[in-house]
Amino acid sequence: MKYDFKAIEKKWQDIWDEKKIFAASNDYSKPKFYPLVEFPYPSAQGLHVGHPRPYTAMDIVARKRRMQGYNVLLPMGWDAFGLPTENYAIKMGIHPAVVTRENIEKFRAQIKALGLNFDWGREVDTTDPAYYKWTQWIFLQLFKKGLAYKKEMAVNWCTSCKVVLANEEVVGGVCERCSGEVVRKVKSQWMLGITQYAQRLIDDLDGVDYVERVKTQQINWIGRSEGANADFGTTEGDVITVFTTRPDTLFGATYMVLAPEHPLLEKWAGKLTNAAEIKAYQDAAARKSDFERTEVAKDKTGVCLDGVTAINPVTEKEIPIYISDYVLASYGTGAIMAVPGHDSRDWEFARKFGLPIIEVVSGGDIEKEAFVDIETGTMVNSGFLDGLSVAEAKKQISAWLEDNDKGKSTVSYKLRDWVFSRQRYWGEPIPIIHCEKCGFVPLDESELPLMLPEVQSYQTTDDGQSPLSALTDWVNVPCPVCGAPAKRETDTMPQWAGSSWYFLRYCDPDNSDEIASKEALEYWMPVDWYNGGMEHTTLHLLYSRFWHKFLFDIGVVSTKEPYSRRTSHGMILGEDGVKMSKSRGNVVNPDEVVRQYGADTLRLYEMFIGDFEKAATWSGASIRGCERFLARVWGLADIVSGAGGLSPGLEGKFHKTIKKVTEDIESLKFNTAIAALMTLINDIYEKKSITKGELRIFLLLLCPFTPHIAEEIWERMGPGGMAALQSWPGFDEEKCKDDTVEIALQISGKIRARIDVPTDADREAVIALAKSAPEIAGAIDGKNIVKEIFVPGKLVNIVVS
RNA sequence: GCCGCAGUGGCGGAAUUGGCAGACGCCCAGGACUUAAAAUCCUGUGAUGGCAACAUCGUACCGGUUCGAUCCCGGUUUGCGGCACCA
Repeated sequence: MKYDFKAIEKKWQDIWDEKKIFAASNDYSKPKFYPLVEFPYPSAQGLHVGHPRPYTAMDIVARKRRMQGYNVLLPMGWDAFGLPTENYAIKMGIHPAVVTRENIEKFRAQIKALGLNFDWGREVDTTDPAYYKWTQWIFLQLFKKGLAYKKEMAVNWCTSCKVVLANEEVVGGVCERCSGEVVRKVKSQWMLGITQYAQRLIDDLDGVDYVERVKTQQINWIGRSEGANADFGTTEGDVITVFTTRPDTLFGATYMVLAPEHPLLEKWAGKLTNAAEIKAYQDAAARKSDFERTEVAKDKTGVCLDGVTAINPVTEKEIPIYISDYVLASYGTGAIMAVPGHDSRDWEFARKFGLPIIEVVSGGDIEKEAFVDIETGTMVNSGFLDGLSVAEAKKQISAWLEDNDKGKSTVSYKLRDWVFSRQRYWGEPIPIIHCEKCGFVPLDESELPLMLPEVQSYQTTDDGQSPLSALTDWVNVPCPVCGAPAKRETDTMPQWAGSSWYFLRYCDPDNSDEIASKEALEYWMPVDWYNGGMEHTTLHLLYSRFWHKFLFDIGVVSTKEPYSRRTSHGMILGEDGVKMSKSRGNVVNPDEVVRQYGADTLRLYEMFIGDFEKAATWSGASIRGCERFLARVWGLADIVSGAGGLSPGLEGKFHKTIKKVTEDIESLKFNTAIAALMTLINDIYEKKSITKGELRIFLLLLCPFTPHIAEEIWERMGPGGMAALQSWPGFDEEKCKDDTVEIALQISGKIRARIDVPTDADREAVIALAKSAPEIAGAIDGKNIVKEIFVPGKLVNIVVS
């Protein structure tokens, strides 16, 4: 009988669909398991082979857990607002909603063709008004709690297209589309106060099971640092507050540096005799991104303020003030005290501008480089701090600053508030009305969803406003409070909005009265296992944790954290070893692989390709190994003999394989689980027969990985029911052990021989056996034995001198 | 530049609380089957030397700790992800 994967896969996909085999049950008495994959952005290109990797992985986990008796919710949806669809719409003149609908259809069909067991009854779409009603609702709650506010922020502005650009659309400082000049334009933007949750976002990582690199990256991104604010006087009487992590070096502060955007510069405009030079520098800085500005490799630049100087609060000496683009307005207070002796950026800057470098911590050579060690140095040239350690000096100077009312200890975070406005069409409208008299007025909740209106053009207006601002009928409304003429907010939300809470909606996707019912949230949340790409660690993952914490605070959800466990998959690279992209022409389309080899082979290959957590290179040739394996699986039906259970020759191997597959699935080691199944099938073929009982177990182990072929053979061999709904096979720990084990015999760390010893033999017995082995006996004869090392089941090492 | 991760045969990868490096698969070579080819099956396959048993070397590079290092420490280097309006 030929293995006709096309017919088999179609047959089972139809059965799963029609019978809704994988729909989560609303029986809240059963133990639940809620695994989650990141819902895709439905792009026009369709799926590429990178998508199925995490999907198949969680599908395998879900199928296995279902067989272990859990009520499983494995949902899928669409993160469908966003820039590429909007740009496509502008180019083709098609409504983004139409494009989105088509793309979703395509994605859904492709995903179904892979035999993934998503619960299609719970699909969500962030662009559906029934969904974004609740995205808007959450925004209103944030606004009411003061966590959404407006602030002047810079946006990228293409001077030629006259359009606001995303950072991604700015390539090398020019517009990606027209190569026109890009400048930073200041605009009033909605912001979300994620920084107020900074400490909790760090602290609560202790209570969740995230892979270490994700935790570390989030902690570093939030970037907590302890230090002090210090107030420097100026000859103008104004105070410049700086944040420093090294208040101990205050005596060594020989100049100050302000960010080019610092507000005091405008105030002092009249006093500065080199105003033109300053203006030119500010303009140049405005064209650079923060990323370009902080690159240390480049030469330090800056301008000294002529006409205003600062006063070091502890030495009371006058020191010059510079502006330089290596100081960012967005971090700390936008101003620093420069201590060139003990900060390498300040050191470079001081060298270039011929500024004095004073040593205040001894231990290095400040003629050669800044001395930044905080463990070993001793304070010098620092008045009352002299002779102290850095740590002690920090304490004393902080106390001095507070006592003299010149600053205080403080904590600063690198995390910045979230810029939440987009001057774009294809996003959720922000449900706020601006009234001259009443300020920003939230739309009444009864008016949600605030529908995204139809427009003529999806392009940003000539003055950088959202396309919605052209709709005067829509924009001009009476103020809900005082009735005076007022205007709607015309910016839309970023794509991150809809994806910050979608996992809640899956719990109860059709609810029109709430985000989801209390009972559904109580039962399903938190997500038990969320797998996604490392590239989402610092934005989506952090944003959604922030929203969830906010929803916890206002009593909508009852868990502090949305996800119990977070794992991360590696990317699938093209055959040339680099990221797949249309421009490189190395994209592999899963449809073609499915057509040629079948979904089961694709699934198996994607899981076998390598370490799930690392990037892997696609290989058209290697798929053949998985194809051969499935052909051998299909062939098992031909060598069935005997109905019974495990045969003597294979019993131990079956127990070991069950154990290996059971454990490896939970620890994301799909590749070695498959290798174990391959080893087992090799053993079966060597024996040339398999009992019905053995085949049954083999199929159950295989079922999560390659469900179609497993179901088909299961059905043909006739035990009845579906493989996917059987119980997961168990194993006996005792039967996983062999009677004897091969150990290595070493002399002073060099392997000299290998022998078999009883698995349960003790140290003395094994060492005696080792010494009697001819290679060892000869080597230790007449030598002085210094040490005997025994590692059970591994080796004996006899150290001689 | 900053933060995070990684570097193992011709290739994808396995093995780490420090204990036999290279499981499993691909490619390749030889053999079986076939008129022949494909498919399939069997055998071999890190490098060097040797008829062989075997020996020596070998986990990016340099150094350290240890009876023993792919694993721990210090340094270097290369590649990948992120850097806040791509998703």
